[in-house]
Amino acid sequence: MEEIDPLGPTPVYRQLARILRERIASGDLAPNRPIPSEAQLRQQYGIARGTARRAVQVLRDERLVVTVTGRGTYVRPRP
Amino acid sequence: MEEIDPLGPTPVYRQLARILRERIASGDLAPNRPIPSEAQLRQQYGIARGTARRAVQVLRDERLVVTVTGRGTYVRPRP
DNA sequence: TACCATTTGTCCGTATGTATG
DNA sequence: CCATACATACGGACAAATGGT
Repeated sequence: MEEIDPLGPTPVYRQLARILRERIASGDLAPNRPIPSEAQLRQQYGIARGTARRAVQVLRDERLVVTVTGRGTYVRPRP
Repeated sequence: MEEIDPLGPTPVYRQLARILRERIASGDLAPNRPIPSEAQLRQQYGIARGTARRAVQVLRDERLVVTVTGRGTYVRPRP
């Protein structure tokens, strides 16, 4: 799994956003399927939940995912 | 029918409580008559049952309705 | 009596939303 | 950025109560 460098010049949340973006582009995270929950991202990448949220927020702003309260965040199908 | 905005700053259960309060005030929901069941509220407003329950709880706290287990929740007559 | 459908009561697990150090 | 806490919301499961068959 792609690693995150907490030191490097790029903010962690941006690194995670890029990783998730690539996982979506590659089909690893498929349309209409949920991406890992914030808790899972936290565990899998060794980051704080707030940082995971921020990364997901980036993808929301890019319209790559849609979030449903109480359910999760899903990969948006291509129109 | 009045809509609920799952986003917006006001919690869904409060929005539903306000809607039901207005339906009672307008007479749409009449004294000694049942309000929609939790299952009906769930369907009609597209929310979870727990959220519907919470809205009804608000009205109970305001003494606007009375709930009978196994029967339903009824609009309280004005004293 | 024994079911049965409906409704409310309760509990659990999971996830997101927000706020504070 | 991290850590914590609490609120809000969804979904499922089962129990208790009610009224009818």
